[in-house]
Amino acid sequence: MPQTRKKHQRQTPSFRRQALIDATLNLLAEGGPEVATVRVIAKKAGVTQGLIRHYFSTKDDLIAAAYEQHMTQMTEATSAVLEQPFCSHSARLAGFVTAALTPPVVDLRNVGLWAGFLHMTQTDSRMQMVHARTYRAFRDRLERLIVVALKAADLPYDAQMSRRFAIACNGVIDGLWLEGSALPDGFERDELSEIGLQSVGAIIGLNLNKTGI
Amino acid sequence: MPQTRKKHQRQTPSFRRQALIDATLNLLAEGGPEVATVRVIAKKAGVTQGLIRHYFSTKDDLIAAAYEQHMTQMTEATSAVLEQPFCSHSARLAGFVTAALTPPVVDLRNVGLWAGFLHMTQTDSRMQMVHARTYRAFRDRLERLIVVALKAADLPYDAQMSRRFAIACNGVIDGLWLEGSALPDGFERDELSEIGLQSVGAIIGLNLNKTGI
DNA sequence: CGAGTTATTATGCGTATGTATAATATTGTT
DNA sequence: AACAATATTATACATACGCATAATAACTCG
Repeated sequence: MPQTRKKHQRQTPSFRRQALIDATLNLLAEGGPEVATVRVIAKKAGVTQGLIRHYFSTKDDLIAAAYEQHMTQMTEATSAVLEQPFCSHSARLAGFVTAALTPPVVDLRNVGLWAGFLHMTQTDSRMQMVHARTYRAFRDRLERLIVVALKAADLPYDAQMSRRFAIACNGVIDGLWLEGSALPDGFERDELSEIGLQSVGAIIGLNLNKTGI
Repeated sequence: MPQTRKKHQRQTPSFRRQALIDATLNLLAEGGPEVATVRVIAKKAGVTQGLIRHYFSTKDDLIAAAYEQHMTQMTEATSAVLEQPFCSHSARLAGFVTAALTPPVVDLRNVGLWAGFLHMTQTDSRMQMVHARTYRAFRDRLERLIVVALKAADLPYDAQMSRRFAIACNGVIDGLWLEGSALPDGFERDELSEIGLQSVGAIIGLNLNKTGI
């Protein structure tokens, strides 16, 4: 008998690569590293497991690619607001904070990914570099926004101050992001970003709420 | 020939249970769930893998026990300061914040554990209960400390305010804890707790630094 | 010192994992 | 319509996993 072999369509390499990366990220977010096996990833991507090795030389390669893409998307999601040119400096800072504390950045999925990747970033040197790079990029951007906002408000500042402000504000944002993502029903709509604006404002001594823009 | 069998000492059940739990926590913290297999756990605990099933009916049982112990220890580490009776209300709050932002609470190991347990707390109902309980306990304690400190300083407050203050302060603490633990060399000694005190103080409108006690 | 208790080791089982390789289907080109 | 290229499937393999059970060593108590 003619052994029944699975029908399939030929797809472009980029399409299949993307499907595999998406499947990896979804599984990693939902179930963690234990669940993200090559067989399950392939099934979720709608292919057989052999195809993974056709596009990625090893599983770690696939995971590294997925991490790179995830971090890039997160960075873009928070930084998109900075492209708007016609607004005050404090409004830009406020928009940055708000973006970091509202969906799609605030998302249970992202926390799951963060947790799933953590140990890899501590072990795998390649991931360590991506991690350090994206973390510092975020904090430095925050510090620049803070400095500009302080200067525009004629408030005094120095290097140590702005560094500490950035660390503290980054801490608030990270913590609120964590809480809001992990407990999506624990906060009312916009409550999280409002708390974030108020806290960041209080830390650097500047009113960032809507009324103050 | 007499097959050489491993020499061993008989230990009390509690000793071996503790050794297995410790090994589990250490492995989970360092390498995540993937590394914490029964064989590796047993090896790190200095026993053979069969013994795990003698003390825990299943691997999930062992992990649940480890989680329970870890959360209990974390709670105790931050709450020990509350036992000191002779200090002002704001000093108690400051001590609580400081304890949460200094070792042993601030520790890369704890972040690793937090990440390793995350997916389990979302899946396993038993862990979910432990998680929700300990999280709310921490935040509620923080809220009570804030309310008492505000009242002692003759500052006005209401339910919504104190709730928001607690969420925000918890966010700062969580975020700074995260940063300080993940980047242990990124901050000078006491810098983290100072930033935390300043930020929490700024959020609730109260000076918590040493000079203000 | 001998018998009973049980802590501990050793071994086996079925399955799942990551990787490698061969077989085959799909598509573009002439 | 035949052919070449390669995307895709199918299968195999060595190892690792969680769990089960039997064998044995270590300690307690008479």
